[in-house]
Amino acid sequence: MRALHDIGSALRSRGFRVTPQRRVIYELLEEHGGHISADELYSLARMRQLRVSLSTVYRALDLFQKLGLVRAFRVRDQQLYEVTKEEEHHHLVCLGCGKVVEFRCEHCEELFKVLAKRYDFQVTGSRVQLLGYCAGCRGGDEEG
Amino acid sequence: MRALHDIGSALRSRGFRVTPQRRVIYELLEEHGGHISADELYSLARMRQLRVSLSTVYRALDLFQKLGLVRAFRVRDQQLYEVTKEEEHHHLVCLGCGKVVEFRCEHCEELFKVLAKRYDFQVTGSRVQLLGYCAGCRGGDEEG
DNA sequence: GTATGTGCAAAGGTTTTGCCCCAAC
DNA sequence: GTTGGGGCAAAACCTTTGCACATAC
Repeated sequence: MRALHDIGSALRSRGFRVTPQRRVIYELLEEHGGHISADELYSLARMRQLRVSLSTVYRALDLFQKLGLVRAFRVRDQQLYEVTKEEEHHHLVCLGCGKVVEFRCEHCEELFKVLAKRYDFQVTGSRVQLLGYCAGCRGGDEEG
Repeated sequence: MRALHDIGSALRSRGFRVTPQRRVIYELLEEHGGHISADELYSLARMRQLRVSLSTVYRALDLFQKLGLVRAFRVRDQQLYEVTKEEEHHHLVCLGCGKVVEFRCEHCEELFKVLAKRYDFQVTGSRVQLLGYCAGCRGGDEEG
């Protein structure tokens, strides 16, 4: 696993305090690899003996998003969070098991530039979800 | 404008009753061209003198979705609804005024097939949102 | 006439807020 | 010591549900 980002200095440098709650919530986001809900973060944090409340989880997620450290997205009526990655990426979502797989797609980004021009939109970001079934959830049952 | 779909027979043929509420809600969805919330539908329906409740709006939207007549999608923390179109399409979302513009993109669909193969996913649907600023919301202010 | 559909109000789940205490600086 | 951040409980928000009545068939 890659070294964790230094959430401490990211906060301090912008005048925010570094608390155990914020530290653990961010660590969990990184360790989980993303695609985790506020409630799951809350449970995992408590399993780690952290004294924390659900509202603190939401407040931390909010702060992290404002600082650009975390990104929220919605999958199947669930709000999920992931640490912001350098490169834009998108999601494959399995409608069977709910698994979310990231993928990168340079062609998509090129395509979006063309579309931006065509529709006279200044495109600042994109969200792509491909919905379907992963290999495991298809197993021997190939109809949709 | 294209002739409205016959929501009456769509319902009746499947054993559901045709009520004024369902009729008006569907009409509003068609007239609005999509991208409308449950609450807006409710307000518009009441402006038309229809006696209706918000729960009926939700129940109708639910039924229409189950019948494949309507599709839900989420834009900027808002749940929006649109009548199902023949061809798959995606959305440009203006972060300034909230406007949602539809676009079609054959290249996207081709690309998604390639990605499906690469990641061993059976893709049954896709959701694409390009976020940015429309011409009106940029006007004279080109920085992001 | 019967069963589905409706309005209303209450409940449900998720997210936000107020307030007072605590701890990071 | 200050003041930003936290826990807790309550509120807010959107959506769903239960129930008795209405109405499409």
